[in-house]
Amino acid sequence: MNRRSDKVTIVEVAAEAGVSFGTVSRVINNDVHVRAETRQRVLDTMSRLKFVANRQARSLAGGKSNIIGLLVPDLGTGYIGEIIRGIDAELGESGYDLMLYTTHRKAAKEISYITNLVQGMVDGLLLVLPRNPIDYIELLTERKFPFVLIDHQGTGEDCPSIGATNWQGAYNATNYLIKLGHRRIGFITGWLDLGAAVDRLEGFKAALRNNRIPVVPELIHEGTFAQLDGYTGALHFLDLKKPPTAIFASNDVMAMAAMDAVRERGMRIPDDISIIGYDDIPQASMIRPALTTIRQPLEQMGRIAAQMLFEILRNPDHKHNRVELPTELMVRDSIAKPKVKVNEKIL
Amino acid sequence: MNRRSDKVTIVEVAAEAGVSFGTVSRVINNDVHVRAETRQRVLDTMSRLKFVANRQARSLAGGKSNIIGLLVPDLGTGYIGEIIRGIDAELGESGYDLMLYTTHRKAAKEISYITNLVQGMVDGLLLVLPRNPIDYIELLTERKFPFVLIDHQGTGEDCPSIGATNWQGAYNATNYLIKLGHRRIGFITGWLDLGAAVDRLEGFKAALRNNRIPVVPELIHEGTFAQLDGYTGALHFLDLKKPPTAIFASNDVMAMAAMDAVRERGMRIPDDISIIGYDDIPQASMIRPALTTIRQPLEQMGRIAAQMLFEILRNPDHKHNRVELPTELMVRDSIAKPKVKVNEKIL
DNA sequence: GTGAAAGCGCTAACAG
DNA sequence: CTGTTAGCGCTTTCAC
Repeated sequence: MNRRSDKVTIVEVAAEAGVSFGTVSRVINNDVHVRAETRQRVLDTMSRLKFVANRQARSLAGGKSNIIGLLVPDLGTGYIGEIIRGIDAELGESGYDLMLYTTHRKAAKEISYITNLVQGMVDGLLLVLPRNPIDYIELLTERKFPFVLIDHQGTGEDCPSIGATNWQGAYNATNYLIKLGHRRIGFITGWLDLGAAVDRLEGFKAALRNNRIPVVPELIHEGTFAQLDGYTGALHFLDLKKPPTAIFASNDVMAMAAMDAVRERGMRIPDDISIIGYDDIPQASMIRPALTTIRQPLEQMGRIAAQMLFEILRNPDHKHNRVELPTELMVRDSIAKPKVKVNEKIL
Repeated sequence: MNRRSDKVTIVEVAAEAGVSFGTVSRVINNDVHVRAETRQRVLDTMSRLKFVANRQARSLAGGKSNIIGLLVPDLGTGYIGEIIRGIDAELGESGYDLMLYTTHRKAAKEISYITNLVQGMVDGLLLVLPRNPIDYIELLTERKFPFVLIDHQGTGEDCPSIGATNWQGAYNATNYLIKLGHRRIGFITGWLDLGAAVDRLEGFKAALRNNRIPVVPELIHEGTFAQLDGYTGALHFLDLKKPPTAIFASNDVMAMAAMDAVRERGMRIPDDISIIGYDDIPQASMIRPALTTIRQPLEQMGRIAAQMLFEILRNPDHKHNRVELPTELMVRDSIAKPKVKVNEKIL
């Protein structure tokens, strides 16, 4: 509202309640130094006048905005939605509001947002899947600006971050495929500048090695977590002289695209080829065949990130390091035992 | 940052540039009354000092926040994500930031957010799929508070809103099914308190009537746009003495759930039964069989809503009414001609 | 063109 | 416990 006329301020409330506006301020801020009776009287006139404290003024005077900034790369997939749902749940009663910034994976945008935000707009920052945190984590840390990294391991130094056991998740999934009899598994990586993507790849390789299966380059397709990479990756594998019997995509979005590619070639899932994803986004269980995947507790990650941030906000000296949540293999319908050897010759 | 010490204000910039801080303010606000040379000098020192104007102070003094509020029911489905993507695209260069509020479909939360927001926190409001706008549209209108309704037709009065041609979309889709030979079509409605849901139902009925097909109550299942309704609705139809040959769900989420139900009964899509959705969320084309659906231009709706809001913000007297975007039938793989009559007896 | 001064609505000392 | 008094960083008159 620009019409100041119809805005009720603490001065009006004070006059109406017969106290000084300082007292009203105390009531607003739950200051103990107010007599119960006085407090009640102020509270009453506040609700009678439909008083709502002006956020900008509070933050200008008090030095904090009660807003937390949320930087996300995108909102396209359910992935981010799940995380936000978790954050939102924690936010509910906290009194903080959420400012949303989508970077569209532009590192430049990311930095410019952050430098601005840090200048007083928000009290803390939640960074989902940041692209180049190295560029500003130093800035943030040095200024003691509260922040939590979500699904990113930070820059080596310990900074508050939350993620899942990427290495272990990929390792388990690969092991599962191997136990089923798969020996040639095509792996589509995520964006390898992201630690999570590297960890998944390493978990995959480790499982192969532990089972004395050679790691062959032609079975590793470098992707970026984007849908298209799943598609082209799958086609690449299918065009191989000796195609894999299973495809392991580093996220569900790519796995689903791989499914499309496979089907376009007239092959069936999982009869002709098995496919496994990573994340367990909501769609994973909705598509047919339901996608076997590694579940990351995204909603929980959001929740915990918010909790961590609140804790830091409450106690700036509180030291938080990385939190890793366990992943879980969700066995569904996109995986089967590999076809018998005989067929290999035919292909 | 709570550490005021390391914040550079316009006072510092002024001192450094050798002008009064009023002049710096003019530069920031692109006031013409500044000599080009002076402006440049100020600009230079601003960037040298890495000055960033404090939003709260500007808004407190200037009476506007440069923030627009976005109220959404949820972030679960791609539906909202698409809309936000559109809003976000428009927001990009506008200088406005986005404050996100999720109501989780709680009308109470909706109202409390709005009353708060209207008190100066944001300059304008974008309301996606509001639940009970009638409760506050009056408040908003009377205060001349800028807002735009997205995917909601408002309350009869003309208020700025954007949506799609729901009636026509449902009509066309139904017609398409009928032309294919379907006579018994099960319709799962959306939440009928929403005009969009009613319009789709009416479009459906109108198409039946125009083709002299009776509208039978047992073929209309009342839902709420939630996933579960698609599931139970489909089961309800399947349990009918004479099940429909096609199911028309009022949104894609319910259509996908209906698919699950159908498959659990061991029936194939579209061979045994056809399914059509509404919205064309990203998943619709990703699932198998790809879902035939009515495309709502969600991203565009978001864009236009933002444009409308900016226009109102720029010129408060600008009168905007409802904008309706055309829908489009996306023919994919979940629809086929009905099975021959003979089978009907068997069921 | 530019400086000076008066707030915006509130928090946070500091008195009493 | 409560009133009073400075600002928070900026926009906006109003002078000159």
